[in-house]
Amino acid sequence: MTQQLETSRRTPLNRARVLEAAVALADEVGLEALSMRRLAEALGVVPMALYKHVANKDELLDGMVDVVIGEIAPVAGAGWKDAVRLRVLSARQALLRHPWARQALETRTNRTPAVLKHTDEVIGMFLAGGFSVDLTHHVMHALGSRMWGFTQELFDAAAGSQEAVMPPEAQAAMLQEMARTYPNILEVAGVARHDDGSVVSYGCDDQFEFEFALDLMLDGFERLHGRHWSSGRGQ
Amino acid sequence: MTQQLETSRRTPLNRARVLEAAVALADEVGLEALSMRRLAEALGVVPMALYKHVANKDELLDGMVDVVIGEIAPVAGAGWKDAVRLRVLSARQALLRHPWARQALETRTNRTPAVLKHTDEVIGMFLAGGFSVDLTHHVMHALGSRMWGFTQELFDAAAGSQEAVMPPEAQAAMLQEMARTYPNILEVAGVARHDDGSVVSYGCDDQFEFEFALDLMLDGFERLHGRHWSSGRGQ
DNA sequence: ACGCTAGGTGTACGCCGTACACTTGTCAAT
DNA sequence: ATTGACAAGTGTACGGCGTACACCTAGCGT
Repeated sequence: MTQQLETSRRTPLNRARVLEAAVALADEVGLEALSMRRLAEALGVVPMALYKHVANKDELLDGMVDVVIGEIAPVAGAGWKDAVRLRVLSARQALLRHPWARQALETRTNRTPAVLKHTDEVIGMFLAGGFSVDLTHHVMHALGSRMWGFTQELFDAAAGSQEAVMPPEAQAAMLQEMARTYPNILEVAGVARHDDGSVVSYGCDDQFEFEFALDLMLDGFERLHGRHWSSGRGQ
Repeated sequence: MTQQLETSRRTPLNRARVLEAAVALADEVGLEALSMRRLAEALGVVPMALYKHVANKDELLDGMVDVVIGEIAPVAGAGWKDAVRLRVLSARQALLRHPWARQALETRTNRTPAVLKHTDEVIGMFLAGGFSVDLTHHVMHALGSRMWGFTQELFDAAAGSQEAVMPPEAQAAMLQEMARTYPNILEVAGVARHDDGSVVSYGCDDQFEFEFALDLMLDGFERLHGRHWSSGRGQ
């Protein structure tokens, strides 16, 4: 009976369960708030117990990234363009489910099997489409992080995010100030000002923007491929 | 005399000096190794003294990013394409001088005046070139982090980095293993295998790759602009 | 019956950011 | 010349972090 309790209380914990719990915790509290101690607590275990299953925190993060990458759907039977497009958009879906994964991928320099596999498959799509090795090389560089379904949105620019922390009249004043200092940003950000000075909108469809950029690149690739572009640097 | 010593020993330290020292220290030891304590030590001061000049570490990082952005050269008088190109490549030079800045920029979500100014100027170049507000909006999204002169190189893929840690025969064996598992990566990465199995090359000109991608996008933008592309979503 | 081993524990160390209360050096107003 | 406000720098302390290291213990193959 005591035995029973103990066995039930401690389904012995393995690497997969640790990673799964880590992913869930990061989904919940974000990446900065994810600590070995907190993860251990969530698993009902003492911090050092985790180290029997992952070498250290870095390796934990690698494992978590691998879990997310594992969620990317495979793509079968399509021209290179559709294949890449679908694969990348699927990667995007996976990363959107785990907002912390983007940052983890950015920071991480380790090439885990899952990372290599995805890369290899995307490369394979271009090669199968008849791209030269040379062009494929540059194309992959150009894709960069977009291969993972994200681009950093450093251009989140507009007023849209420090909303609600200040009274509306202060907001309006700040907007006027910004309009004077950074006129172009405000114009392009899609901020609409009503006659009364209030701010509306700032509508920005991230998915649209992502596909816009992705298709721009794919079209560019297609054009270069069609004209048998070469970097003229051997290979 | 004592006074003299003291005044000379403590040129009183101000925000600019703190940021400057922080940038220098990060250049030297990297971003993860940059701590308030270590920075204070480098300045010959007790850690808490820094807090009279920066609010906290986050604000310090923002300030450091601003210093780097301040190094981006202004661009005057050129068509939009050349102007953007020059500005972005100048940003790239600034970021290359401070390798930590890329990560700092990626992580940071705060929009400091320097960040906004750069963004505003790049936008201004497109608008001055006759781009519609609509197209400019999407174009900026597409540029993304490339506006800052970098793209993450998640595709550093090949064997080229864990060199030298293992004996050459182990290296060759690993390469063979990789060639079997990830054939496409190896082919495209520019790894050349000699008959004796030794690995050479892996030549990759980052600057070339960056300009390849940048020009691909600029050409794409130009084409869309030329045909009066519109997203068909108002604005 | 016994010892090996994998999994979990407990303690401890050195680092981190920073809150808070303090001294001290400078200078303007009295 | 005295004072007192203020900015700059100090010292101590707290809670959190990753993780090294020694230890325990349950279950298993022999």
